[in-house]
Amino acid sequence: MSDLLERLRDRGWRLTAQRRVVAEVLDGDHVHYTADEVHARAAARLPEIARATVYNTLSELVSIGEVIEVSTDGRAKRYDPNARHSHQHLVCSKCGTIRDVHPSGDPLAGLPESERFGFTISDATVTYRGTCPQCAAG
Amino acid sequence: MSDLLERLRDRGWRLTAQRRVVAEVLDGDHVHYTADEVHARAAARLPEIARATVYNTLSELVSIGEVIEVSTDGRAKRYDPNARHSHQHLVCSKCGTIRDVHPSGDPLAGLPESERFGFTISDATVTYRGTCPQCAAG
DNA sequence: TTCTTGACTTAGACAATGTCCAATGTAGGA
DNA sequence: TCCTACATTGGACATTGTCTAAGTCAAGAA
Ligand SMILES: [Mn+2]
Ligand SMILES: [Mn+2]
Ligand SMILES: [Zn+2]
Ligand SMILES: [Zn+2]
Repeated sequence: MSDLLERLRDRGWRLTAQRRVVAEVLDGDHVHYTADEVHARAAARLPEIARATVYNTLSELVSIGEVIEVSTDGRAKRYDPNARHSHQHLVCSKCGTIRDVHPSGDPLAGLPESERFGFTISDATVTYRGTCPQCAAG
Repeated sequence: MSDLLERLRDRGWRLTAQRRVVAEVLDGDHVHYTADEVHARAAARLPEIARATVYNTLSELVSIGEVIEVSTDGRAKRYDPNARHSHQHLVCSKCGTIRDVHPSGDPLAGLPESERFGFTISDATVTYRGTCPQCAAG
């Protein structure tokens, strides 16, 4: 993710060791870690990193649009580095696995004007729930 | 909500004063209170009701399908007595107001087989976000 | 009506997640 | 190399939710 580090430098961010390891943890497809999971993985590389620093960095990444927050249940928020391509989520009800999915069509299209209550709607998030192949097999 | 109390009695529930006031609080349209909001409103009628009792009663109502849990943000879960008619939610990004909405079409239809990763999908929840008329005017 | 009993409620400790702050450290420019 | 504004740290605190031991009571039995 030197791409990400490059963009952060362009924004005037100081490139500290802590921000580097958080950026490294948030790399890959279908990555949706909780803040504590990010902290644990970051601490494996930089043991003294503080929880508050991870929370700070994640909030900053979210506020500049490099990472999105995902709330699939009522538990901890998850942090998703796949912010460039709009997508939705498919969640296994049993094991909690989360996959990125790309539905066809405009999700706002299904909501008739009579059901908008005068709101100006900006977006729709869809969460699909089901059972993953592993859980179905077990 | 004597309908609800009747159904609870049929299930063998003991009809305590605490369960009655929780059922009374959970009455109406577009009702989506947090557990603490339910507790505050219940305590206005029955001051000694405990937080744990409200949590217990809400969990039981959810488990028997009389109430739905709604997580629109990463904060507290909300409890929705409109469990008989399937619906989705429209949330104001500024003030948090939540309205029930009824989109047309099957929300699962938009997800192609190639995007299902072998999951057996059981349902989809959609959260529309925007600005409500009051917040737009203010 | 009164009694009995197992289900229900209570208060508070504890857990999980997240926010905030004062003290300390340091990245990057001068 | 030195400065200093920005970043990090550790821990206190807040919010939301869970759990348990002890006390209470709804509803059927007698
Ligand atoms: Mn994702
Ligand atoms: Mn609703
Ligand atoms: Zn699974
Ligand atoms: Zn509003």
